[in-house]
Amino acid sequence: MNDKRQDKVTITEVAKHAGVSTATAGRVLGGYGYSRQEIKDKVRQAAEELGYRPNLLARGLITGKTKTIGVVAGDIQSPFYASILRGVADVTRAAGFGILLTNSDEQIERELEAVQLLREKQVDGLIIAPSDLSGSKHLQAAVRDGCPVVLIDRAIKNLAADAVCVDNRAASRDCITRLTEAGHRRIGLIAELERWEGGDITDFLSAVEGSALDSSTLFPSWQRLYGYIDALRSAGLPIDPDLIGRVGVYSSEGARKETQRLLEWSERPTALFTADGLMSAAAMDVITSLDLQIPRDLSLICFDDLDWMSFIKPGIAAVVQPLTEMGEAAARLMLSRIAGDDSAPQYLALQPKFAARGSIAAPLSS
Amino acid sequence: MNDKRQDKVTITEVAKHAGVSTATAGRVLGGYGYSRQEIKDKVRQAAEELGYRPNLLARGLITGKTKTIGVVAGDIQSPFYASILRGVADVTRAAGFGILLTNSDEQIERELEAVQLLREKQVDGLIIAPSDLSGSKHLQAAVRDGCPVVLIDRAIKNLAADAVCVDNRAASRDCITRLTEAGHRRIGLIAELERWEGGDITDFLSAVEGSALDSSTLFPSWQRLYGYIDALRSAGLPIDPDLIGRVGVYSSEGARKETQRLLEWSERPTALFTADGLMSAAAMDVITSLDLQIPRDLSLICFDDLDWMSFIKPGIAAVVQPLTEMGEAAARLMLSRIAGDDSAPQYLALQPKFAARGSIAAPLSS
DNA sequence: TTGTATGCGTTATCAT
DNA sequence: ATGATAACGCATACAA
Repeated sequence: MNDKRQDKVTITEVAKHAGVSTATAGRVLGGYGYSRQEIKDKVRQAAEELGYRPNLLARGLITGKTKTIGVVAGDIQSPFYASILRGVADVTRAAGFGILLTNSDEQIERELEAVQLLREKQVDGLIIAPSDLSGSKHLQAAVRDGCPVVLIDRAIKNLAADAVCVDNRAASRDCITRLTEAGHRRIGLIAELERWEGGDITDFLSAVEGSALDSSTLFPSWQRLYGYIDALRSAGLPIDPDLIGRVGVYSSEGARKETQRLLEWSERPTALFTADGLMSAAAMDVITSLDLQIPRDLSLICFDDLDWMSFIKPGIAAVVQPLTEMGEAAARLMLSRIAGDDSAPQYLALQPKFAARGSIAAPLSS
Repeated sequence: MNDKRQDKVTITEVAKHAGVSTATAGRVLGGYGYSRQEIKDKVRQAAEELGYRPNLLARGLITGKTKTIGVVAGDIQSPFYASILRGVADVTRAAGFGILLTNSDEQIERELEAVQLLREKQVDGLIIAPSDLSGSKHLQAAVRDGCPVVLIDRAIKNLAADAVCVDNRAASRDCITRLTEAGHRRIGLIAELERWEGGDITDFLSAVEGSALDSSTLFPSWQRLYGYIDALRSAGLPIDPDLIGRVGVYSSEGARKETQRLLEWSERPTALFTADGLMSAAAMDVITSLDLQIPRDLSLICFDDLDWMSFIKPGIAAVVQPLTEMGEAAARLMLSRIAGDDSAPQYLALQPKFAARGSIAAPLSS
């Protein structure tokens, strides 16, 4: 009852027990260096008997590798990050790596703390959904120090790091085009659209007009707005800023308010496009409480496929992001960087699938 | 461009730069021991200038504490574990701890590997949703070695570890009672009910009859079945084994099949109780595809509150598990164990809330 | 209050 | 192929 301390079985004890040096014991147990089969057996048996367990801290201290990668997610509670993390975990686990997880809640201060902690814990690399797409001295520092960084879901302008994203602009454009082709001329958008360094929606519209905008380093919801604009322009339709529901924060309440504004409007849109899962759930809530029939009264397409979209009333058409695949791709990139690959940073833009369902119809008036 | 190695700034360099010994530098940077303000400033400035970052591996190696806790979840992709993990992460982060995450997919072999890896990485404690409630030598070993273990969602018979669970039996009994009080006499159950060491459903029914069954060390779905039986017995209703949809595995497909069996039956139940989120989604899928109206054709109560249950048709009544709170409680228990609390193991049974919604009505025939 | 010396458990560098 | 011994970066007992 007194020996409930740590497992004090060290490699020295095993060596003593097996009658060899610690160096030899280390070689067979650690799987480096050479040794006779006879010795191997003896050492392994001693280790077994004593219940030896390697101390990965000590190993990491000397090798400089921890076989651990740090992950900074926005909020692991959201299906979005949960799925990505699952992909990361599967690939890293298969390679014998552990993952050290933190949530940033999309706040840069939290991200800074997280990255600092992870780096102090000597992770071999950082997979991160960055909260800020401009400054990020901490990520620059990581890259400079040789700590591999893989960005997820969004890219940073001048950072020499891999990024695994989704082609938000194209996917969004595709959705809106489906709606215009169905005959819709007034299509509402509900999107987060929190911060854009260039200003407000009007500024964004002009910037897009001037086409001097790199969509790959925008936050996803802005990329989706970009695709919305693309599609309307291709269809020769005007862009009514009042149809753009800018929620401004990532909140259900805000999304509900914006949806209400659009749908209770006398000139309400005949179709709606929601730019992410949270917005979709909030919008759906408003739609059912207003007793609007989909697709008779309103066509609907959602970005992100939530489970209820397949079994609710007529089915809700959705953009299916390859989330687990994103995580897997990010992890694979990370592993190859850790393995020494120092080729140019890769920007991976995965293509989402489209789940066509019964929520799209021609507008009533037409 | 050649110095892209690790951050080789060690405490020795800082000490040299500040003109003090490594011990002194360590004292001010590590925040232990005493030192003059003048020295402190000098050391801190040197650290700042050199961009010093403590190596937590080295610290952990000597202190025996890593300020990291290992978490073994079933599947982080499920909302259930994602929410719990969020709670764990919040509490541990506030205390300066990191979390090392693994998925077991509820497989004991995976769990074994995970626990081994985590312990080799010298985590200060283990928060785990155990895949096996009987043997678990690995957890016994952890406890014996003084590595705190906190169980989550289910408890293990003879393990001296804390456990944070939910009172599944009571919550389930409460749901079924609501249905019987609404006039239902034939209530279907859709549940995983994978393994029970005592045998099959019939054996379970006899065991419950004999009341020689400790419900706290059953898997949740069996506890929920227990509550189902409790409620029917209290109401003086017979228990028809054919109404118990034992899916046997944790799969949507299986759940759909069982739901279909129940609902396409000539003597189909007038009410349904689904025992977890996956079962609920699958059941809902079948219900809509059979075009059954809730609550006219069927009353429904679900264990676990998914987002669509609040905005779908009439609203689906649900048991709301305090998931984040479970994670927080588990983390708090863990922190106090790590801090040295060696009082008797605690079994925490949190009470879920009930979200009353429009999915309950009197049966048509009555 | 500060410095010296030693050790944490492992891998790495030499000899042999 | 094996063994002594020196690192790794930090904390800590003890001396000063």
